[in-house]
Amino acid sequence: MKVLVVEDNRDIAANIADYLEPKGHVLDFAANGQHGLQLATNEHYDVIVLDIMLPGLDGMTLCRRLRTEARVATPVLMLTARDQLNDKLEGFQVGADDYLVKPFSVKELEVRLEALVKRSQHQGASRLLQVADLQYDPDTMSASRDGKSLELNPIQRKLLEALLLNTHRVVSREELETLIWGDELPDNDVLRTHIYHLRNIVDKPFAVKLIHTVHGAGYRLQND
Amino acid sequence: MKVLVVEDNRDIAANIADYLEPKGHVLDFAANGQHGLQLATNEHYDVIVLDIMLPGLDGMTLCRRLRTEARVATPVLMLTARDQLNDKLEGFQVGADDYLVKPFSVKELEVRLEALVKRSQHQGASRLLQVADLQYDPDTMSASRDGKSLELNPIQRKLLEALLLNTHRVVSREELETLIWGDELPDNDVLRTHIYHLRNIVDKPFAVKLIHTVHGAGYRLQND
DNA sequence: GGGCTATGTGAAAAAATTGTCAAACGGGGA
DNA sequence: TCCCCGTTTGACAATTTTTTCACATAGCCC
Repeated sequence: MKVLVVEDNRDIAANIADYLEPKGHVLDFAANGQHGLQLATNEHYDVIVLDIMLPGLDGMTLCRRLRTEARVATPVLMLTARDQLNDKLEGFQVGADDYLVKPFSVKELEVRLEALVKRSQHQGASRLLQVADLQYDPDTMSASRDGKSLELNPIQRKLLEALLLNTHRVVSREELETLIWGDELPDNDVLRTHIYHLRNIVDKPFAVKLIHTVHGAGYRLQND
Repeated sequence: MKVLVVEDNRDIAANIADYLEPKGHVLDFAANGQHGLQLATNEHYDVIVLDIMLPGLDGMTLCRRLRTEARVATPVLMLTARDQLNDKLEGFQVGADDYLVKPFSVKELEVRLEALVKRSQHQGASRLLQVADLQYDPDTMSASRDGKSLELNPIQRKLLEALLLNTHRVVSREELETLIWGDELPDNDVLRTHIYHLRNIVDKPFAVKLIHTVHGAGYRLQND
């Protein structure tokens, strides 16, 4: 994870560096707003840690200019002192994505940074999907039914995800095939085999079947 | 968006409020499970944020009672500490719709809440075709009459859809035939048989006939 | 009503689709 | 390298859909 830290307090900056760098993260530092803005616009970072109180250009303004002028969408986590709590409100209107009140634990900082990065990379990824007692979490790629976790391989996960995203709707074979193989569709009908395997995992061990085939059309996930 | 936050930790609650309220969302708070359950059942919310660890009535139980006893379907997002990850699975069996591990970024919370609300509102937003007590949903390709679902094969579905799209109007045989077979019309009059089968499913088991023959012209769907 | 054509009925054959499964393939990791 | 795992192949079975065809019935025109 590549992080830009804009912080004038050397102790805090060192603190962050000592904790994050050994973990394999790459950090750049700026001790004032001007430098921060310059780095943020010219380099690429996964996430930016931004103190509100800065000499010269303050964090709030920096963030606003980053978003409106430089059009940089890198997630920003703001650091704010407890007595600047009102600033928080303004911070979010300005385009910050999260904030932390000083003093904070570096451990918590790391967790939040990772959450921000994951989310920005994962842009538009869906949240937890479920139908009846069947559920699939695209983030952890783990599926379960009736509390028992299901072991799925990549294709099965894609299938299940597609079906869950279209719960109750009929998903055609073509849709499923392009989803899995893109443009180069397999000449023979492999999909059938995969649906078969998926059913063995998702439906067979349970009383109620959720994957229904709509003859001549495709498949549908439904709980009747 | 109207949100109920059930959370006993004042800091976290304040965090959420500070971020969401300026954005125009309306929040209610409950600091314990009892209060939360009471609000959730008596008021209307778009979504509920529910901590798992709560004094008195815990989040898991609250959620279960909400779903099973109060029959409230409002989407629920659960907050769980990292060391309670196992609880997640249990949480979903209990009827939660998403979860977030603490500490989390408020921005991410907002994104997820909006996704949940959108999803729950989107429910049943399909364009349903219907005449009298007969209805057909092109998305799920499922038909029903008088609440009883009808089993249709591809051709029957196409026929019914065409008739429903032209309710009260007469649809000629040619129209129906090109709809099903395209340009290569069958030499013999198969359509008759298909209409016959369709009637057996759609009309025969019911008192009122909806599919009418217009001699020399075609067929018409009507409720007289 | 009589003759004619259009439409309804239904079983049975034909065709298409889908389910099932064992075995072969192949790429990445131990 | 070899093995493991996910994936694909291909054959066959089971199921469902579609068509064929023969006959019955109903409506229209004279």
